[in-house]
Amino acid sequence: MAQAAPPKARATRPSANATRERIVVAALDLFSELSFDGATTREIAARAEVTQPLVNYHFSSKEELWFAAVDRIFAQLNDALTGRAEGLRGVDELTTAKLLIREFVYFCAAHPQLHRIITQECKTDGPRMDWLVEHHVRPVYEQTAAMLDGLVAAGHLPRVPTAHLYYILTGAAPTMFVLGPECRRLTGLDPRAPEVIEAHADAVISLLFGAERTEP
Amino acid sequence: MAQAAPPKARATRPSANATRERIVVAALDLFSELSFDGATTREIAARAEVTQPLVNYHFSSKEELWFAAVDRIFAQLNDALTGRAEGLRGVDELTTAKLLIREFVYFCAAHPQLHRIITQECKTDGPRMDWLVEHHVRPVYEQTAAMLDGLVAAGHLPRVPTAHLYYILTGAAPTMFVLGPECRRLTGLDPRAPEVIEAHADAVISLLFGAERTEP
DNA sequence: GTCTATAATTAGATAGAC
DNA sequence: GTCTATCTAATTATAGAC
Repeated sequence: MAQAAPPKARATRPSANATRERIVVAALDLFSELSFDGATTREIAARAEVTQPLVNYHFSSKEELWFAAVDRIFAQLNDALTGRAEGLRGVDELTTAKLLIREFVYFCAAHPQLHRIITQECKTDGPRMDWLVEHHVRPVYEQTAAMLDGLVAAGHLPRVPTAHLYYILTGAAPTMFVLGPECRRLTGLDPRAPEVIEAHADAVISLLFGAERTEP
Repeated sequence: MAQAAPPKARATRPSANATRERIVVAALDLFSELSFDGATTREIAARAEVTQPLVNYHFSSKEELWFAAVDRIFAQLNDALTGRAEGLRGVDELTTAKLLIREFVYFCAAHPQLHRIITQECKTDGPRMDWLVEHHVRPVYEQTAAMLDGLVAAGHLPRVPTAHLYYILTGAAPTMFVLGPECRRLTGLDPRAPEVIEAHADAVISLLFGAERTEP
């Protein structure tokens, strides 16, 4: 294996990294809204305020750009969850779980792209799905499943198989935000409002871990 | 308003209705997999085993075909739920709710197109979204919200605002099936298998209405 | 009703100037 | 690095034969 070359002074223009970053951000929005095939590199370029061939300069193909966009959203998810978990060392299992689930609801509200892009790829179930699961979803699943198993064993959650708990949480947390336009028309609530996000986190936690119910 | 013309004997060929139906079925699958823009009339035609211009003969535009496909999936949903409800006259409120939610989980498993097509349209939030909500989603929402309100008032569900309960149910029920390809890779469970569907209905009902939890 | 042929548009990617 | 110009392929919809 050749040694890595020492970093050259000014190998790239100072604008290059910023441009690349703007393209990835635009791509994440458009891929999640329109799916891989539906998003066009022209529109991604326009949103990043560059010309379309520049996308092909920075990313060898549309697919490479998609990989970069997915890497970015999962890096953000992991930052949010591990950042929260590190602030909770020594806190008991149930409280930790509730706060992590709350953090997950906040993340789903702020970044509906995450759930959208997974849904997009599941529809067609091609080779991008293999990459997505093995590179990004499986680590999240294994950590979450371990947490859920502990909660069931401790009696904090009903005796429901882990996979079902995972998909109930994965559905219950983001759906209000993913279906935001429907929610606004149907209920009058705006799922972008902080108090609605807070109320949704409360709701998910109440249903999972139980809350007082009125007597009939 | 002119009177409707009496139905003519053999105004259309006997094959026409069957062809139209095959096109709508193919369109529903492809629109839900690929979204409105992503699905091509050529592919819809190929799946229905007709040529592409015949799609434009039966439906004046791609959008008319989309309306017909959405009408079809909501008609199936309403058939399934009202059919189940009619078999439950006189049954108590809690049992009725559990059986209707079970029926909804079965429907989500058999027809992941429903949740997919709503998700598709929410992403772009255009005029098709207006039509979808006002023609089809609102009636379902109002009936469901009334049921959920009754369950909260009777103490069968925690005191959580209706809109949040609706989106928790709307997320928890179909997500395992909508993310089927991910679920198979991640958990080894096939969400098309009847016993997995049954277990998911059990899981959703346990979490909503409570079930025994082990003591720590 | 259903077909073949085609018009008009738009996509991703490449060539080459600066 | 970033641009303009362009190639090839694929899209919806229409024209017109049968």
